[in-house]
Amino acid sequence: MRGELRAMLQWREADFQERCTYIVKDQPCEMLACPNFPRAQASLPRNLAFQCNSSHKVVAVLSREYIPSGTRFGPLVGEVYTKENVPKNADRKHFWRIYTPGGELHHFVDARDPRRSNWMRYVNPTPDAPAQNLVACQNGLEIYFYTLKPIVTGAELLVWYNHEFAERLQCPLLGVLAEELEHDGIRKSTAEAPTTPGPQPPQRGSVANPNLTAKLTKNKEEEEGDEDESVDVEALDRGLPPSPAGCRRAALRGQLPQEVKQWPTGLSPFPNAPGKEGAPGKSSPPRQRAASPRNQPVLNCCPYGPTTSLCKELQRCLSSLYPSCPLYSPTGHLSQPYLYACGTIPAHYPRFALPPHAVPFLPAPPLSRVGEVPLLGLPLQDPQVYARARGDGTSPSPGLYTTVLPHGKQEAHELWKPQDVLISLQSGTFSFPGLDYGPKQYSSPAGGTSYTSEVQQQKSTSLLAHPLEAINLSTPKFCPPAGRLGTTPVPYPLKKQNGKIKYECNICAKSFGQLSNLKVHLRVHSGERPFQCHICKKCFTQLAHLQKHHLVHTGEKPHECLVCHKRFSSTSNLKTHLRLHSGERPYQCRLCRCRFTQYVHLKLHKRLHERQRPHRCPSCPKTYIHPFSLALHRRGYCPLAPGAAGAPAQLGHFNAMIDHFDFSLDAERLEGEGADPARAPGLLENLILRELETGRRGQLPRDKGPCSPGAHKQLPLLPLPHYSVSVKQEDFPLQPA
DNA sequence: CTGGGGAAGGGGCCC
DNA sequence: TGGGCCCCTTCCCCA
Ligand SMILES: [Zn+2]
Ligand SMILES: [Zn+2]
Ligand SMILES: [Zn+2]
Ligand SMILES: [Zn+2]
Repeated sequence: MRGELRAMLQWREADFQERCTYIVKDQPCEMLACPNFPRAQASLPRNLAFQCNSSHKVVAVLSREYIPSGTRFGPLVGEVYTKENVPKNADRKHFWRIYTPGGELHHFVDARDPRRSNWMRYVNPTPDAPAQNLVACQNGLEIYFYTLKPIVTGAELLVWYNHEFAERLQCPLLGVLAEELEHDGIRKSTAEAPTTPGPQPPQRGSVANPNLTAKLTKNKEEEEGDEDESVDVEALDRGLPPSPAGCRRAALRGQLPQEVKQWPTGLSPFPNAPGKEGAPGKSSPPRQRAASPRNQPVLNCCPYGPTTSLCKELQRCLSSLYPSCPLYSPTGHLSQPYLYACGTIPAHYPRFALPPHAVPFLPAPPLSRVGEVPLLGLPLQDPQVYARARGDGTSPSPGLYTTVLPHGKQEAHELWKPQDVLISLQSGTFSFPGLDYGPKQYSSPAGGTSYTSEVQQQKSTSLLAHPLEAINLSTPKFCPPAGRLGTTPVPYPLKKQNGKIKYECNICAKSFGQLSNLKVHLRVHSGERPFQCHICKKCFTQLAHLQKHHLVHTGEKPHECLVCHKRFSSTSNLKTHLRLHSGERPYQCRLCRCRFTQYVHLKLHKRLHERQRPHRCPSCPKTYIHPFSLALHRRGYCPLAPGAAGAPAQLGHFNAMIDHFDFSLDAERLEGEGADPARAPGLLENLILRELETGRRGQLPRDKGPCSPGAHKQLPLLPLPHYSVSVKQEDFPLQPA
């Protein structure tokens, strides 16, 4: 993980664009007809939340959800000024500079006005390397924030510049990158400049730099309406060393690292940056003054807080936008000061129902093919099937663009409306920036619907917005790093594992030897099901599955049992069936030695034992008949509890021995004798350790004796079976002797 | 209720 | 690269 982070930190901006897995778009603000709800707040994606201070000002942006690495937010929205038309006295704290590929200033984006900017203005910068989880990049002529690492639920989004970005701004490399580069002894020549305190080198006759640094120099509480700190942008414009005012302030606060404290405030234009915001007549043009946060209606920070008219209005707007999204209830689950863009985070928020290995993101709503616009803001008609409109305005052909999300995840869908556009970029059938997969033709020989997916090179919206400034991604400035395959950039994290190239899923970290396998795998996360049965409309992730499925309609059963001539639709099912003839029962209950032909039967059987085990480990699924067994298990042998001692394999073995003892007559005797609860676990531990030392491990009979509830009581106490450790061992088919 | 058998879906590996 | 194949899992039904 660490290595990956370091690698990502050295990515160029174009790499983020090309390699990102998910795109999280803003809430479509056009849909929100709440005039008093500023865009900066209304645009917040639903997997994020605002944190407010006591005066209801937004002070941070938090994650409502696990957000995987490689997720893109943005673009930053703000008012656009060119060098020529930038208001003379503009408040530049929220300015962002957009450069041409040649390094010339192209324009400014001013995110100062919450009505004309988006939520990204509220993301705080961080000088704290380990805390940084976002990196700001300019792609095309837009600013995006990419996740550098997974962001856990409730964590604050903290951003710093990509190193290329920092280079352009001639701004100190801060955050993780600086640390990593320092650590590596790597230092890009151009990025080298100002890591040391002191006056900044003159800027190329450019205008003030909107930077993250300024924001660092001040408490958020001071932010809005604070007039006493001014940034000498004109000095910067003239290439003069920046005013040290902000540095002093930072030093006084004593919270920032040395370098940061001494950074010039001029190099810091960030949303929440300190400054003249809301200072009427001083620096803001009248038009902006009207939009000053000071004049904004105060939004209730907690959805359940005082029911202001604005709050009601917001509720109305949001609930009309999300019919299934509950209105803010007066008694929510959440404590203040969270402001959620929509509804509550219900206790049953689907993610929490998923096992840790499950899709960290709820299934992406309709995936966007190039040239297509996701249906934004439209309530779902059918939670199973999303039909999507095509960007060219033609109505979708029903057989063509239908994406079905994974089974059993309908509940999740209802919370992720299409507005939460998480667009998978990596599936071959979908758009991928900088990659041209060419038209694809899928046809199902099994009779499924064939369809064509036209995939074109995604055009950066920024490029479209600025045709005159078209940035050719192939220009050196945006070249992907060397070491990729061929000339086409590979959008997947590559890893070398003992000499072999591995393609790693950046959602679940599973790695694949072949890119095509990873692409197929990614459908697990994206929910993409490109193969549809034309008879029942069911969709599948793989053609082979559709083909197999098609047999249910034809009734064809290609696989015959040569013993009884029964026929089966699949080889697996035949194989299971053959066990009936061979007598093979690979799944054995470790406790009662009962054996089964199918795993599911063993599992059901084990539930019977579970019922006899009231002592449940709070950290892992283990249950015990006797309290001392649980006590011992929890004394450092639970693999999921903190403080587990030993390798997983060792723990597994030890736990197997606890299991065995727990199930033995000796354990029953021990409990029947009223064993001292304080001493029994220690006794048991010693017993097991002695066993381990002497290595006296015999083989338990693996016969298929009767499996009666009391059968295990006749089992030999110790020695234990020579199971090779893994707890899951008993679930694996035993090799036929 | 429990054991047992089959149908079908889904993921991953390999050629 | 993707189709074929294998394995695993879940669901359902029945005795
Ligand atoms: Zn994955
Ligand atoms: Zn069908
Ligand atoms: Zn047979
Ligand atoms: Zn058993």
